[in-house]
Amino acid sequence: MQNKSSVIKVAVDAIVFGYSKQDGVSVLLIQRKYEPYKNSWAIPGGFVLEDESLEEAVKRELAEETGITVNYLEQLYTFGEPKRDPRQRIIAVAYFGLVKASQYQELKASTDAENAKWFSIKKLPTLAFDHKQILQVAIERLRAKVRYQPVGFELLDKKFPFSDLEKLYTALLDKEINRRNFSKKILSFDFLEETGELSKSEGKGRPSKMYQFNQKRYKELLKEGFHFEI
Amino acid sequence: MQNKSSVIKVAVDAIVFGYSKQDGVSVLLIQRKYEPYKNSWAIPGGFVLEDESLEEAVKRELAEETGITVNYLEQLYTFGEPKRDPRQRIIAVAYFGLVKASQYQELKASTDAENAKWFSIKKLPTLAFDHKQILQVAIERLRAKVRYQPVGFELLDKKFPFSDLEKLYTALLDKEINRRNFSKKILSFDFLEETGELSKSEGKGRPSKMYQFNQKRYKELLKEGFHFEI
DNA sequence: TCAAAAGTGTTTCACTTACACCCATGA
DNA sequence: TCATGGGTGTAAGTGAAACACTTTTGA
Repeated sequence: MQNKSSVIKVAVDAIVFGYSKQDGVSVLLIQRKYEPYKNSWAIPGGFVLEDESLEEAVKRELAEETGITVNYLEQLYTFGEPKRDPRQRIIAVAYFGLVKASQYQELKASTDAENAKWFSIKKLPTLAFDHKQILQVAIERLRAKVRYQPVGFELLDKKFPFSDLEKLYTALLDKEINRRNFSKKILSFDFLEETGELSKSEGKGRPSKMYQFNQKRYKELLKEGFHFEI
Repeated sequence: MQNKSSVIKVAVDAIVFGYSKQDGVSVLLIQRKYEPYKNSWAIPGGFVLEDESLEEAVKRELAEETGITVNYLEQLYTFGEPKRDPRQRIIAVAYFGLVKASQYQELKASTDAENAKWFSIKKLPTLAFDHKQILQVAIERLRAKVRYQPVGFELLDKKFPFSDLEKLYTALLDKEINRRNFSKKILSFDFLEETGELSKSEGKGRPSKMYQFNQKRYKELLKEGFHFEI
């Protein structure tokens, strides 16, 4: 057993996505305060402490650096090329997170996380280290995942009009969706429930029914062998 | 930035699957020579050296410990719970590998890797550390992957009779497959080609045509937006 | 000539796709 | 009353599932 390996450091990174109708799908970035890549934008993250799990480390770093709490988190990929950090060998375990629309709004308003900002994934700044590549992997994961797992709801508010879901999917899949067939398919899954409320109209058109995702029902369906697929 | 993190060590593990008609799907394990868990069976792996990539580390460890070369390798998951190793904090980046039937046979014959052995995933021994859990994740990945990516061919010989593919899928998915519909579906994908040869009959029944997977054709199909799915 | 395993044709059924129309609201 | 966006019915097309039959081999 070699002892050289102890020079390698372990960090976690968090690629957090949010969504709003105005900006589409956005990712949370922070501006670096120190060299290298001082002032560049980067994915939030930091070193893992000796007695915390990887997931705890991600949540802690996110809270410290951006004040945000995710409501969905999963491991994405581990990046470990020898030269990815110019200073020393660092292995980054990247995580993939989603926040609800309410959290998205909060960060925009908050002043204490002044160096954290949402960027539309269509207008990304230059990123530090290999973070562009990492973000790319995360975006692909999001696009793939949204097709076979109901993660879209994690990006919307608890209650949402059906058209919001449709807009989200249009933004993520980057293609037109037939409204009729989309609603038929999603509703046939039988894990969305009407809240009874109507959206307060924001301008023109008929107000829409509000829906919410029934997590419990979804879990039941999974047990019965149900498979989500768009 | 804390410096405690440097105490964490980085290892790679390799969960390698093989297949034979007799034993079904098997996984490659090694018997530990030292404490802790001396003489227990474990997933092959070891520490990452300072100037090699994670993937290089996996291949090196596999060669050293078992003499095997995989022909498919992808990152599986990173396990980093603080107490997973009783001695110290070790983060394990687990990889998932597949070997062709020929490699499978070779290990069985070889004497120099005397502490490496294939175990049918239906008859697993007690494993060291959290390796049981890691293996479980790998098996789930294999089962899921075989449904949406043509990885099954990586477990068979270059040329194989169609029925071998069917048997492999039956073993992996653990349910009966309708021969007619299965062959219709796979052949309609148009990435299998007949070699013209016939299987030398092993006993009764009609000899079958031999097929081989056309990787190039598959790549082309992918570009055209093709999506494999069983 | 019989059993075993490979190879194939066709109907049925369900689901997706496409299209057209109606409803509720604000201006 | 008209423009806008939400909500729904249904016919046509496509592909999966089920089933039955033929072919080729060894014993």
